Amino acid sequence: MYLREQKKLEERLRAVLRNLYQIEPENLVIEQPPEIKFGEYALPVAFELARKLRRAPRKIAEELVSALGSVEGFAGFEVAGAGYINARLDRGAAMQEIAASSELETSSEHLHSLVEHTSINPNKAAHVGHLRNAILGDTFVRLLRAAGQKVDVQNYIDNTGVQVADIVVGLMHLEGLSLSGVQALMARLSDAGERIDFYCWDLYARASQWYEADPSQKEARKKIRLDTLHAIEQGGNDAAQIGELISTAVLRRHLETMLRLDIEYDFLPRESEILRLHFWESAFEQLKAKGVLYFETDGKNKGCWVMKRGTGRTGNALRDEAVDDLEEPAASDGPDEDAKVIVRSNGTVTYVGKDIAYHLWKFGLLGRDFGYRRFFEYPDRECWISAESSEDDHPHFGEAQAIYNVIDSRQADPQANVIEALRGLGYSEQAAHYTHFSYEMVALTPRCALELGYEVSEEDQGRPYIEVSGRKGFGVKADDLIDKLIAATQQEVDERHPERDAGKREQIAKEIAVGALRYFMLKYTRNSVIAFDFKDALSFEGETGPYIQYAVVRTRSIFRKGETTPEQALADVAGVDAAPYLAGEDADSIWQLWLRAAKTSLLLEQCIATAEPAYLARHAFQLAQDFSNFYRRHHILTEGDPAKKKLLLATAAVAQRELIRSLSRLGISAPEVM
RNA sequence: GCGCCCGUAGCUCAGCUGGAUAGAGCGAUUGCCUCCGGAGCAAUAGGUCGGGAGUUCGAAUCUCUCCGGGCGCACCA
Repeated sequence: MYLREQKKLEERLRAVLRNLYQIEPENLVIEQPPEIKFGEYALPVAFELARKLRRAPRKIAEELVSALGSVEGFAGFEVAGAGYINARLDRGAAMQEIAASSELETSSEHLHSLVEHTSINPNKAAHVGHLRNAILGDTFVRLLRAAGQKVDVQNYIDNTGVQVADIVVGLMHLEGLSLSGVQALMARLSDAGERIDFYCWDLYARASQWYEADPSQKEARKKIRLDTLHAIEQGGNDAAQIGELISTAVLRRHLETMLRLDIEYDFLPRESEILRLHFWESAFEQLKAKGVLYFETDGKNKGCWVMKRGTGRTGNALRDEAVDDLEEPAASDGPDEDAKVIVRSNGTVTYVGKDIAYHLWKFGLLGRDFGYRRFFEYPDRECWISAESSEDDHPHFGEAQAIYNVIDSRQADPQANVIEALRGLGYSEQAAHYTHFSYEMVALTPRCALELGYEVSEEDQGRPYIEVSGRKGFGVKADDLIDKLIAATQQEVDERHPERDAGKREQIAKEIAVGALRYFMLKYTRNSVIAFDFKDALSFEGETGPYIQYAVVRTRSIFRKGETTPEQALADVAGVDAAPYLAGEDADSIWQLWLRAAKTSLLLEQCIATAEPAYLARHAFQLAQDFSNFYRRHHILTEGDPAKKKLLLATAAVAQRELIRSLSRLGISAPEVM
């Protein structure tokens, strides 16, 4: 509603500007006034015109107001301050429209998008940082789907990299296990109900330390590491099989962990298939043919295939389509030492090279495809994994029009390299729809680190936060955090609802725990580092998920006691002349709620345009705040005036509708009771 | 050396394409359950928006510069 009226207002204003001044502004700013008493829209356009027309802004504003005349849906326009034009909606009519229109207003393109998120190395348990990644990614997927896009969700699995190699080294050289020994170990862990990813968490830290532990052995151990890595890449040996066993088991655990937060995937592309299906060879041909790569014959990169780096573009810009190719820097003499190595002098491909091939595949530009095999069952969908050959009835992924890579900000450079390569190949359309959905890391506060029993140096204690490290085994495991949250919510629920059966209480506790965790990860904007602390994460009061869920629970309670339904309440308000109840000081708390509810579509659009889910999280919270405020001031069920009572019930209904809608896009459920 | 991010209330953070008295949560102080669930509501205190300069009718927001903090700039993945 809000968005539609805004567009109507904008069109009308443009017509007026054309008629009056023959002006066609590129973008017309329409703001939301700071206070509700100023109306619903504010237009600072007169200030802009003042300069061009060399006249007082207030005069211009007055002229515009009289030219605007009356617009359907609007109660009127007025000049305020030094030259603002404030627009007021016809509250009664707007209310009716909001009550009646439950569908979504959306103007964004209906693209086929691909979102990659999670992508944890399958060699250890997921930690809080991975949770931020997965929650951001999953939420964004929900936003795109809400806007009508077809979205594939991918979780990239680096199952042949050094991190998996480190675990294999740990198993073979620290634990002295053979392939059968590893199989026995896995069976033992499974029987004991122990989480293999937790086992690997410790082993990975030990292995990482082992490399450095003995200076005299350092070189030899580094060689073991490298040999193991190569063996895994090669395949067809024990190391590779151990790597496959462990990484697959850990991957399964990651999927289980994420499923606890209602996070699902469609496809798990693995590096092993990128290698064995020769994705790189195809990419290499293209890159050479288009001159994106060239063979360096001199300097430090002699014997490598390299790519020149971008000219001033940042991988951080969401869509730098506006950046047209500037002229090439003058070809100076000698080798470009700053070029990015893609193929090493020994003929092997770097990570960026493989990533270029993978991203060509994502856009359907590679000319090769993965094989597909079933891997994991969700209640309502299947998750597929890459394979060298396909099962019957397999789906097909890739060929997306737009892609989003949820990857932390430290990888901005390699991401920019891939975009650069796409552009170099002439795929500028695809490059423009390539978004590095970047976010800052989750670190621990020194206090949190101490609580967990880690040693914290004097220097670190003085810092605002300490980076987690898988190599050191330093961090908060995702499952531990979820367990802790559930324990805390369980206790609350048990106290509040001792009469309910245990299964129901457990269900409610889980929903609240998930709500708390997801909201916690979403309320910070992407480029803010989260300094993690149990105190904040385990909070259920104030700006938290449970606060919002509680608002919904209250609305449910109203309809239960009032023996009606939200749908009925919304239907009943049709035809009621609510205007008298929507004006005046006391009515602002009612109108505020309707207005906010009308803005959900606007927020969705903003979130997608800026790739920032935090805005919707905030919106949901503000909606809950508006409702709590309204709830206190207006006693619905005892209202004596029948017309007003209908309005109040409808207000609760629309609040519930928009709260549930917003929460579901955040991946948070709204329990019946809590 | 080059690039990116951050610096706003005691703490943690919002502040959208420049706009009306700079907001929220937590913490502090103080009120509010004969009334739809207090995981709540209301009020008070608390800010040279890191410093400086510039652009502008107007700057927390844009530009430059300096200070402080973080992260990238491998023939590692």
